[in-house]
Amino acid sequence: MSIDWAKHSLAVSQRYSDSLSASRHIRHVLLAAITAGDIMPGTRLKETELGKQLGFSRTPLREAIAALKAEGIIETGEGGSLQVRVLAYRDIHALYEMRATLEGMAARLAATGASPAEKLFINEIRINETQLINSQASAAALAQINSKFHHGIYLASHNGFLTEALDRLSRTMVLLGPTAYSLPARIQEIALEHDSINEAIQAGHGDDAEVAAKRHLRNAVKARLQIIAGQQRGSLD
Amino acid sequence: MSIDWAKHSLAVSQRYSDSLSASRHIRHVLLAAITAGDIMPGTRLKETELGKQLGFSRTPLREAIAALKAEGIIETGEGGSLQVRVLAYRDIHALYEMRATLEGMAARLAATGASPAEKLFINEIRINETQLINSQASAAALAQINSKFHHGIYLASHNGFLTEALDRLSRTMVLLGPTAYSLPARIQEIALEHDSINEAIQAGHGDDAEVAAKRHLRNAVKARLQIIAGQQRGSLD
DNA sequence: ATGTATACAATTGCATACAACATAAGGCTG
DNA sequence: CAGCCTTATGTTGTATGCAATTGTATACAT
Repeated sequence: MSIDWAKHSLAVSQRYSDSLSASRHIRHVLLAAITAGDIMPGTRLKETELGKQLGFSRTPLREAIAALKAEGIIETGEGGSLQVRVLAYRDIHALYEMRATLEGMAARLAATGASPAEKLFINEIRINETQLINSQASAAALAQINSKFHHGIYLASHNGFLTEALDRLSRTMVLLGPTAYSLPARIQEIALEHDSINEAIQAGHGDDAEVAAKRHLRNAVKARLQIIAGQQRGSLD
Repeated sequence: MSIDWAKHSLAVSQRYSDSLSASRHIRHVLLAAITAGDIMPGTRLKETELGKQLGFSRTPLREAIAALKAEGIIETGEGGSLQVRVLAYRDIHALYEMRATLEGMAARLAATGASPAEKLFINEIRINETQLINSQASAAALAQINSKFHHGIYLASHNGFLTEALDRLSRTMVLLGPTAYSLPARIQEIALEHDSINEAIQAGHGDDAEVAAKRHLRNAVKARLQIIAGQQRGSLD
């Protein structure tokens, strides 16, 4: 059975007003498909087949894949075959450990160096998130506003390399599957933790912001382990 | 006038025993040329010309460039033209700020989690460095052993994402030009700072290792600013 | 029946050819 | 003479075709 590429392709076209080159377009489509869970880690990707399905030749497709390989989203398996990267169990810890440090750094920098406008922007996203939670929004909608909240902090850090590194980690995280918003109990906790971070940033307390962000990520990895435990099935299927 | 590609190409071939695909080979050659200063930031790269000089067709060349673009080493300028990335002044601060955090994290993790063999390995590199300094080795040789010392710590952190992020930052740093080893006065300081880091790691003191690593990078950015100030010429040439 | 060798199919890697676009120069017109 | 339009040239983007390597299946020998 095949994947609905048209859906992702259309979304990307609209998002960027058709202004992307084929290779960049394909890169976003592949990322969207992986994020949506249409392509699971470990899936083998065949260039000829993918090119035919996406409606492009192999050349731009291979360039998109080269970029995704450089990012660690796609890897070359046995005999040079292509597959979506499979994260090992210890990779999960390493990933969250890394994010905890970087999110802590971003929160600290945002608290100490964000402009008034940036602080207002972050606070507004936070208010928006509360409204969405209270209105029982979907997990996808909550994940999106969550992403906005964090990204707002990245930008307020005024460090382009930090922002890029965190964005890259976020893209790698989609390899882990469903977000923590599939756990109802976790949603309220997230709201409280975001509040702590936001308040420290608004108050300009760098230390507090860093600590709050690190605590947020410690709890996040705990939730992630819970999700993984829930997904555990026998090793035979 | 043209660049001596053969030198870099040969070095890469020997380093990897000719076992790389053309695109990976080209990627390493380009990085080597940038590191050596043969290609300066802002230089425009023309695919046809480069391909002819390197002896490969444009297809693998473009794949290598796609990977380097994803890493932020090459950027697309006006009208889709390619050029080596030019770092702005504030990028330098952001880069070192980022490295300070990550090196601190790596040193802490190495201190608390490195295996006995890894600690011995790091210590051995440190001894080697001292010998090189005492024998008045070249700046290139010192830069190389310095790179080994830091990389050894990255590996001892047992966090693949951290290692990769730091390697990536190191590759970006080559865009800044000559290393701090061109400053004779800095060499002794570096040795002392490395000693502090190494001792904290050997003793298993995570806090001390992190502090020492961060201090090392604060001093490194200071030295870097000194180099930049030395390179300052009138804006007219 | 199992292990191995060989042949075939499939897939990736590379090169060449073509199309679209941007740039710059030269001529034409006001 | 100046400004704009046209055209020519060069560069990037995409498609197709070929070569080489790898995986697999089948047949044969032990």
